[in-house]
Amino acid sequence: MQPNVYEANCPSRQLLDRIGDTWSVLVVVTLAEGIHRYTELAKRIEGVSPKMLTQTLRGLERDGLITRTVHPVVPPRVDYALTELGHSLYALVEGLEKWAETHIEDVQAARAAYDATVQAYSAK
Amino acid sequence: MQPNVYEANCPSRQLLDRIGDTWSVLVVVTLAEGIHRYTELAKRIEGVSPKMLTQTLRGLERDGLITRTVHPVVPPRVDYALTELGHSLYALVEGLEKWAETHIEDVQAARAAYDATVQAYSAK
DNA sequence: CCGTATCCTACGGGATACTG
DNA sequence: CAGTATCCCGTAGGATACGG
Repeated sequence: MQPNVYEANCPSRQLLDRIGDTWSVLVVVTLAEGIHRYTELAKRIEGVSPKMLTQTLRGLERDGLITRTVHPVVPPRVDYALTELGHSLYALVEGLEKWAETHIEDVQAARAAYDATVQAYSAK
Repeated sequence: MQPNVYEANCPSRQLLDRIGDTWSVLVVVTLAEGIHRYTELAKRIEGVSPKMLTQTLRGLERDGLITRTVHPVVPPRVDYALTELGHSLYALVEGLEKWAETHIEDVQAARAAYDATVQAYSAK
């Protein structure tokens, strides 16, 4: 018997929520390259608002996927880094990238075929 | 160099959108068990509205992940099944489930620790 | 520099009623 | 049975201004 993915609070679903969150994934990918400061992340991840960046970072920190280190200096300096758990999650994301690269052409071909068919029907 | 996940239209991002879509994942998981009719899916996937179910099915069909077979009988009968591509995607989802099961305890422990800390601060 | 606080809008998606 | 069509609402999240 499978884990019950039909229930919203099962582990798989919680993971899916994370993976499905674009900003979370982007942060993880960026931090996989190494430690980054808040502003570096903001600059690197184009289009993210301070609100969403903070929210995302807090969520990842809460889940034990990243660490947040405050250096008590002026001006303030805050470093974010992937934990071991975070790295293992990143491995998953790499797996997704691999799949996407391998199969994206099939998907695009399918879309083209599908759209052509639909258009054929609506055109007649 | 990594694929540029920072661009919204890169393959990885398109896959992420699918994986992040709860209904799509549930449909794929359900169809992994075998062919299902529309109503069967609706019943199996609790809480899904006809609108979302149809929308999800169309999207998956367009991407070549499932097939839709209409039997010209009365009353109508429509079968949905996973394609080969769909099965390979399901393999990915199984990988996610595996990760979730393996690491969920770490995540929950991290959350508990984080919440305890936050509460300690706001309580003082 | 590293965030919070506030406002505001678009739109995802639920509920429902209806049709071929 | 297998969907469409319509209405409607909550809320995710963008923009912005400000604070420690």
